[in-house]
Amino acid sequence: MSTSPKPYHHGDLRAALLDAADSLLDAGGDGAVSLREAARIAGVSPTAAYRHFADKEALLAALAARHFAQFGAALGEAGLDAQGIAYVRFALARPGRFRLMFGPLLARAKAHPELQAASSAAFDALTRAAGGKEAAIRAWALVHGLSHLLLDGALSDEVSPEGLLTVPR
Amino acid sequence: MSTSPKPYHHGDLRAALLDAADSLLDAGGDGAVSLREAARIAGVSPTAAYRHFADKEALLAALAARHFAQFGAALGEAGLDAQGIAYVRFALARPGRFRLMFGPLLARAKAHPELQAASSAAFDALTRAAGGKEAAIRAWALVHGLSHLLLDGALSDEVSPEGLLTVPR
DNA sequence: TCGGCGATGTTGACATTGCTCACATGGACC
DNA sequence: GGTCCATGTGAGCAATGTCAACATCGCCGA
Repeated sequence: MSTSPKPYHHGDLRAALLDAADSLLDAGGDGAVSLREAARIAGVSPTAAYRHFADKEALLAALAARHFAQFGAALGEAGLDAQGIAYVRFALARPGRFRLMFGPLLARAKAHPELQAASSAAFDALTRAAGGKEAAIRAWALVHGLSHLLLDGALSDEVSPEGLLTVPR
Repeated sequence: MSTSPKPYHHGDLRAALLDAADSLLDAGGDGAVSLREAARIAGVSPTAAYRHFADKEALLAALAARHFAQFGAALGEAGLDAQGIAYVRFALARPGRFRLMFGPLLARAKAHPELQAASSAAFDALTRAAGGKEAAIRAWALVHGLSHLLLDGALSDEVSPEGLLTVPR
């Protein structure tokens, strides 16, 4: 009742757009995110988004950054094995987010400082958990590859992430 | 001179479209492939493509299948270490193809028998080269993850694939 | 040999998307 | 209380995927 019917100014459109994009991402994957649809969900005109993001890529970058922050925090304090399992779990539970975060966009991170910072922070957590640098990379690559292969259904279904990951002595 | 100026029927449009899509893929990556542009390159009207592919996804699937065949053949006879290095090299040399082949499309392979067959064939080659099944998966995941991380620029530039891959005793 | 039919291409159209430009609105600050 | 600037609106453009109706050709049987 009391909620004003349509305030011209939205309050926090930026966050609203990110939330909308997020739901699209989780629902339909990477390609299902559309600026216009996000605006629609946020109840705002298509062009309003451009007051907050330079273009679609910027929106996606901000979204990815947001998720990297969460991701890094979640991994943060766990041991190496636990991190690995959490990593794969995350990928399988949220394929859209995973692919956005580790997709082609990441290669263009230097154009998006937010993303750059958030992702390196997460990576540092990983590197710290593994001992040396080489070992870290190897462990990370293993887990990352496993995530991708599982996600893409390249592995027969009989494979369990835990099995593969807890053995690797 | 002698080439008829514009035969109504193209000859082998299907292959021509695949070639066109391929060049777009190599040039601009996954997202740069457009049905219309491919048709343009093939010198044909936009809708002609639909005589040969149900939709854009089908085109992409056929393309991926084609590359899987090549890929599998290339890996085919090499030893495990050599395979690993070739794998990573391929990813770095042809990011577009790699991402197409191992991207979200692969997860939808059951909708595209061609792709299904070609990819499993390639995977079998991998599995055969590594000894046991678990070892194969682990090796594959390592190499696959490394490819992705390098591609996405997630690894500091100082890392050399060969270094990571030839040591892992 | 020729006539028709199915495979292949073409035209035209529609909805959707990313993005730009010119304009409207209204809250924060003097 | 008045003004400025961040925020939002609307119309519009080019491009894309896709559909439906129509055109053209070449191969196959009468």
